[in-house]
This record gives sequence, structure tokens and C-alpha cells, in this order.
Amino acid sequence: MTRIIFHIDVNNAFLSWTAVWLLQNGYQQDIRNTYAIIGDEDNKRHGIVLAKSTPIKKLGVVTAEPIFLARKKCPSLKVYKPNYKWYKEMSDKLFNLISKYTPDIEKMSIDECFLDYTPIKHLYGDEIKFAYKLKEEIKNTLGFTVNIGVANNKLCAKMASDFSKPDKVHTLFKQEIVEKMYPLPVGDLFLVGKKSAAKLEKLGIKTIKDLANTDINRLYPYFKNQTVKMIESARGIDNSLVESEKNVTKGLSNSTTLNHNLIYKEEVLEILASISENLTLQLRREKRYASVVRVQLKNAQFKNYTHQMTLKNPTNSTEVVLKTAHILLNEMWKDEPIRLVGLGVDGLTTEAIYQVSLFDEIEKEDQNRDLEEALDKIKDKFGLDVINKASLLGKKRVRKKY
DNA sequence: TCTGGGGTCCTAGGACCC
DNA sequence: TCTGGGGTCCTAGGACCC
Repeated sequence: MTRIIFHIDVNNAFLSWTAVWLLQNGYQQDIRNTYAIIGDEDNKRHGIVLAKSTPIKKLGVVTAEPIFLARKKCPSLKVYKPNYKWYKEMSDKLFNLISKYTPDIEKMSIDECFLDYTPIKHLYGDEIKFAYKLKEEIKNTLGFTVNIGVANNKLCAKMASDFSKPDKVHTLFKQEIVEKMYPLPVGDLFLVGKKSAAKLEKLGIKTIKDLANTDINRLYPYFKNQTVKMIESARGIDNSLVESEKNVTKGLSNSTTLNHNLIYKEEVLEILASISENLTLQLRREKRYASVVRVQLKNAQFKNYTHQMTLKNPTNSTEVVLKTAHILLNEMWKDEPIRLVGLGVDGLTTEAIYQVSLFDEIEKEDQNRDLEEALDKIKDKFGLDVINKASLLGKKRVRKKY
């Protein structure tokens, strides 16, 4: 059966949403029509462009570009700070509105989702008319515009929603692939990023059509198990389903680039302590537990390191996560200036699954012993004094515990 | 003139077990 | 003496997306 899939994508999401907020709070001007960007300049050493208005896009300003470069292209540019709490609110409103029509929605990010129209077509009729109606409803009730791509699978719907912006409905049905998708540069294909595009171009593969017509065996040495998927994508083939179960996140993380590089391990630990509070608070709110803890460091040369550890029993305790992070930090520490500190949890479960059995008690003991060992290791390495100094942290809980 | 933050998925290699 | 092979789990790093 031929499927009908929508991809719904907010135009310049962060900028549009800030524009809506400003208008609702008495601001006269709609910043969507001005030279405006969303970015965070102060506090960070050099901010980057998180989102941009259509007028400033025309001056060649691109996402993720340093703000000072954008300012060179447009000296009159205005920078507005991101308001993530508001963005989450707008995102929820959008997905709630769409959910009125079907539960078959797969969120792809804060501002994008897929919708399977196939099972509801008999209720709402022609898909293109419905797409236009939905687009208008979003604009009129929420105050921002979206693009909607309509196609026979997720990949083509996603490609279609990207065609021209803003406030548009595009189709990319099977019979339109050769005409609408084949001429595009290969880097425009979903999942072909910078690195892959560069490799492909070296091989003389410049357009999506070139890739569609390339023999699998020729590319296999370069892209291994990704090869088949890549070539099928170029041909507009994608059988993946719209899965609402994917809306449940599998991991959480938080990282921060410091104002100045950190020299001391204790300073890094301080950041980790505060992040671990945030993350485990989120976990506890959602009644979820993490089985993997991961620490990320970026040095002054921008080299990234990660160390991770799998826990015996999933946890959402701040103490356990922080202690694990501390062990990992000790493993990784090279006495070099650190630019970014991050902490993440993975392998999330909805229950703290202890091995329910005779082994239960043993497992718990094991866990305790592991923690003891960890503490001992830390004490061995630094001595109690240093640890206490580390908790200039001002976080009494941490000091008490150590 | 430097270069954010939050995710997912894949790969390669090592440890460990049978 | 010279040393298998399959399976699973874990880790570190990297590519990609927004």
C-alpha cells in the first residue's frame, strides 16, 4: 500500500518563537522581518548564530557561524538571547495541536516531526488540502509558520519540507523524485554530512542522481554498512516507519563551555557536581533511571575526550552519578587546560531494575562495595584535604559526603 | 580574528565466557 | 608446543542531525 507521510518543520524555529514572545509582550516590531539572529554573546567567549531571520539569511549569514563574522556581513544586526523554556512551551503547543488529528507522530527534534497520514486519510480527505489547512491552523492559532513536506516515505517528506521556505507545502511523491530530488547536490541528501559529501565528491559523485546511479560495490570500501542505506536514500527509497515510541529519549546530557579554561581538577568537579544535580533531577521527575554515566572534556585545542562507565544498577541518585563522574574524571585527567565540561547519562530505563532474585542482596552489596572502593580511590589519590578543598564547591552535600 | 549544545547511531577493539 | 572461534558486553571515538 502506498503510504502518505508528512514532515512538519517550524521555519527558523528559535527566531520565530522569540518573535512571538516579543509580540505577545508588547514589542511593536516583528523581528522576523528585520536583521535579527538568536545567539548568546556574553558569558561565552564567542557566541554563534543559533537561528536567523529570512532577511539576514539573504545576506549570507548561516547557522552556527560565529556572531562576530555575521556582524561583518551585517553591521546593523540585532542579537536576541535564546529562551529555551519558552521554546519548549511552543514546541509542546505545536505537537499538541498536531496530535488532535492522530497519535501517529514521531518527534524528530524540538521543532520537527513526522506524521503518518495513511490511516487517517479516510477521515480528513486529500492530503495536500489537509497539509495546507494544518499549516494555516498552526499559523493562526500559534503565530508562527511551518513548512510541510508530503511524500510516500519519511526521507522524501523530510527532503520536501526543505525545498523552499518559509510557510510552504511541498510534495515529493515517488514519481517526482527524478525531477525534484536528483538534481540536488549530494550533500543535500539527509544523512550525507560534510565528511561524506567530501568523500563522495572526490569520487566524482556530485549530485543525488550520481549517487543513485552508483554501484554499491564501488562505495562499500568507503562507507561500509552505510552504503546500501545511502544509495537507497538517493533513490528515494525508505521503508522506515513513523514511530511514536521514538519520542522517549534514550539519554540526557548537559555541557558547558567555560568563560576561561579550567586548570584545576577541582574546578571541573564543581561543574560536574552541578550538572549531575540537574540531570538526576530530570531523571527523578520522569521517574527514570540511568545505567551509563559519561564525562566529556574538551581541551584548549578542541580535542574531545569521553569516558563512560556502566553501573551495576540503574540510578537517578545525584550522589551515585557524581561519584561515578568523579572516578571517570580521575581516569581522564591529563593536567591540561579544559575548555568544555560535559556530563551525560544513557541507557535510561523506567524502573530501577535490580536483579530481582536471590542475587538481589548480593547486588546491592556489590554496589555499596563499588562505591566504597571508588571513594577509597579518590581519597588515595588526593587525600582528604584536597577533596575538602574541592568542595569550595559551596555544595555542602558534596562536602559532607566526601 | 574562531569554532555551542543536545541528541542518535555506528564502528572497532578489547575483555570475558564457553 | 603454539595457541580456535563464536557470542556478548563494554568503551572510546566519530559522523550525523537539529
